[in-house]
Amino acid sequence: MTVTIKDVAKKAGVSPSTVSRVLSGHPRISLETSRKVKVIMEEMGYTPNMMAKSLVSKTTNSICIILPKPAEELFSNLFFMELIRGIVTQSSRSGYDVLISSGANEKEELEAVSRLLKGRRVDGVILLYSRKDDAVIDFLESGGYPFVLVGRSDRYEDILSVDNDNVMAAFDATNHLISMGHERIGFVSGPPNLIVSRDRLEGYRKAMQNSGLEMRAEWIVEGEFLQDSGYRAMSFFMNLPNRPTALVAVDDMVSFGVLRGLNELKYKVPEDLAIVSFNNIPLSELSSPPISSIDIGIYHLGYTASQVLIQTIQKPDNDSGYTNRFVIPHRLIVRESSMYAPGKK
Amino acid sequence: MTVTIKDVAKKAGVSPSTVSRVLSGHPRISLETSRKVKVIMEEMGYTPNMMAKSLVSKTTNSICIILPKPAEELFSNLFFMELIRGIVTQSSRSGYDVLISSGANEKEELEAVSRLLKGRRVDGVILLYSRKDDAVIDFLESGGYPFVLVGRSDRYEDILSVDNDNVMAAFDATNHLISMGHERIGFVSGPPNLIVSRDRLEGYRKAMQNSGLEMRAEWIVEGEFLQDSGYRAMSFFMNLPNRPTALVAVDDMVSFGVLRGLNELKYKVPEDLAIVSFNNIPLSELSSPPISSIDIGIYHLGYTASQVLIQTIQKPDNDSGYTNRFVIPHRLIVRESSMYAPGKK
DNA sequence: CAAATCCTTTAGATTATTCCAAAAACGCCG
DNA sequence: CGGCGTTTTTGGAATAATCTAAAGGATTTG
Repeated sequence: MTVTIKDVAKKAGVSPSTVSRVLSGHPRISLETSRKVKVIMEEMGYTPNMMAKSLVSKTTNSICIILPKPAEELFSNLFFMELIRGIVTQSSRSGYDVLISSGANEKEELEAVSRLLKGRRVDGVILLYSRKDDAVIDFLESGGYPFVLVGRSDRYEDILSVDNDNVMAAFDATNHLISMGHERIGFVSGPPNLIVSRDRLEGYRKAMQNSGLEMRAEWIVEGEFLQDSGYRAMSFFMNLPNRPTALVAVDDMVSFGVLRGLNELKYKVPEDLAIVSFNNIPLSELSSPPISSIDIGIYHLGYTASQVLIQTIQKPDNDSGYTNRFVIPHRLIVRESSMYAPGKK
Repeated sequence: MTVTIKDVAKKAGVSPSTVSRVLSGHPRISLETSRKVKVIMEEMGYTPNMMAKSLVSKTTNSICIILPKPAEELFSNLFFMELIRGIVTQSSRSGYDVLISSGANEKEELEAVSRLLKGRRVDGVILLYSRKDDAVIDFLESGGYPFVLVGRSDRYEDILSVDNDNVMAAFDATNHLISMGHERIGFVSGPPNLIVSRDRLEGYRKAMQNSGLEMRAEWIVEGEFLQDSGYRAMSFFMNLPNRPTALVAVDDMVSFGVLRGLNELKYKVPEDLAIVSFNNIPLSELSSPPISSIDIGIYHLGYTASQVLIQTIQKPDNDSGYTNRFVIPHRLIVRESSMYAPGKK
C-alpha cells in the first residue's frame, strides 16, 4: 500500500541506503543519483515513515508541553494559548512536532511524562510554570531528560528556564507612575505563594525606595489574578484617609475590577487614580479607558522555550557556558489609564 | 541502557513474545506467568518503546489538531484553548496523545498534514473551523484518512463534523427577548462569508417571523467579532427614529462594544437596550451589567470531536448508521443584560 | 597493474508484534 | 495406566521501515 524506501530504491535502481543518503543529504552521494532518486520519490509520493526512523535513530523530533491542571481563568487560557502559539511556531521551524499533554493530578502527570519520555515518544519537555511539582522535575532531572521550565522555581536554581524579569518589570511600571509625578502609589498583589507575585512586589518596593518615596503597609493589598480582587482593593484604597493617586496591579484582570469599581463610584481614571498593570492581555487596550500594561512577551516566552529546549536536545553537552536562565524582555505600553500628571495638593 | 522487552524476557526466563502478550492482556497466558512478568517489568522499570510498537502495529495512538493561521483575536484564543482542553482531556482518557500543528499558510499546512499522516505519525486529524481549505480536506478524503471537522462546511455535506446548531441557538436567543416582551429587536451580525454569521442571522429571522414581529432591514447590521462593531452598531441603532429595545449580537465581544457605547451616552442596560449575545466567554459574567449569552459548549465541542475521531480510527467501517454531523447543545445563560420587561410605550 | 578515490550495496541493528508450530497439560477411553 | 485427541500455554521466527557501519565494486590515477 504505502510507498517505502525499498519501493523507491527498486524503482530508481539503487539500494535503500542510497535513498536514505539522498534523504539525509549525505555528502558522499553523486549529484546525478541524488537528483534521479528525488524525482522518483516525488513521483511515487514517498514520505518517510517516522516511526521506523525514530526507532533506529532513537530520536523523535517532537517535544511535549505539559499543561498544568485545568485552569479555567481567563488569563490562564489566554496565556497558554499564546505560549502554545509561540512554541508551535518555533518548533515547526526547527522541524519538531509538538505534543500537548496534561493530567488530572500530579500523579497522572508524572505517569504521562514518564510514558512519553521513557517510551521514546518525545525528545524533551516544556514545563509550564513552577508548581512545586518536585515529582515531575525530579524525574526529569534524574533521568537526564532535556526539559525547560517556563517560569521559575525557587528550589531549583540551575534548571534550564525561560522567564521574565518580574522584579525589573514592576520596577519599570512603578517608575513610570513616579515619573508622571505620583508619590502615593498603591500595589495590588497576587497570591503570596506565587513567585510572580513576590517578584513584582519586590520591584514595586525597589522603585519606591529608589525614589525615596514613602511606603505604607496599607497601600499594599493581596489578592488574586481576578477582577474581584481589584474591586475590593479599589474600595479599600479609596476609603483611606490619605489615599494613593495611582496603583500598580499584578494583572490586567485586577485592573478591570478596579476600573469597574471606580466607574460605579463616579471616579475618573486616570485623574482620580492612575493605573498600570501586567500581562497586556488583548482586552487592556479595549477597556475604557485603555489600561497601561507591561507586555511580558508571552509568545516570545514560548518561542524561546522551544528554541532552548531543541538546542539542548541536539547538543546535550553544551552548557551554553553562561546561564540556564533566559530572560524575555518586557515593555511598558502606556495607555490612557496612566496618562495624567497629578498636581500637588 | 534502556530496558527492552528482551531484557524483561530474559530476566523472567520467558520469551519476548510472552512478555508482549502479558503487556497486551492476551487471554491465553497463565495467571502465574503473567504475574511473574509484571513484577519483573515493575522491578526493571520497563516502559514499552512506542516507536517500535507503532512501527509494527501501524497505529500511533495519537491524533493531531490543525490550528488555523495565527488568530490573534481574543475570542479565537479563548476558543482554541478551550477546545484544546476538551480534546486533550478526552484523548488522554482514550489513551491517545495529541499533537498540535499549524502552518503559516495553506501550503505549509497541507505539507504538515501530509507528512504527519503519510509518515504514520498520527492516526487522525481534527480540523478547526471550515475555512474553504479544499486542499487539506481533499487530501484527507482522497487518502481515506480519519478526520473530523469542528464547525461546518457548505461544500462537504457528508463529512464527519462536530458543530452547534447555530440557527437554533439564535432562535432561542431571540425568543428569549421576545418572551420578555420586546418587539423591536436588532441584530448585529458577523462577517457574511462565515457560516456562523449566516446561521445565526437565519435563526434570528425565524424567531421574528415565528412571532409575527416586524423585521426591518435597518435593524440588521453587519460587523466583525470585535468590540468596534458593537460600538458602531450601537450608535447606529440608537439614532434610529423607532429604535430597537433589544438586540442580539453574534459575539460577546460585540456586546462589550455596545455596552461601552451605551455607557458613554448614559443609556442604561437593560432598561434602554436589552442585550443577548453568543459564546459566553468568561468575561461575559464579569462586565457591568453581566451579559446574557448563549453558551456553545466549546469544551464539549472539543471533547466530542476527539471522541468521534478516535471512534472512527478504531472502527473505520462503522458509519454509525445515522449521521456524520454531531450537534453540541447550546444553552442560554440569562444575566442582567436582558432581565427587563419593557412596558408598552 | 596496483593504489587511491569515490560511490553504492549488503548486512545487521533498532524494538515489539504476530503467526505458526511446539510443548505441556488435560481428559477420556479402552 | 498408556495412548490419543484437545486445549492451553509458550517459544521461535518473520516482519515492520529505516539507519549505520563495514564491505564491495567501479573508475580513475600513478
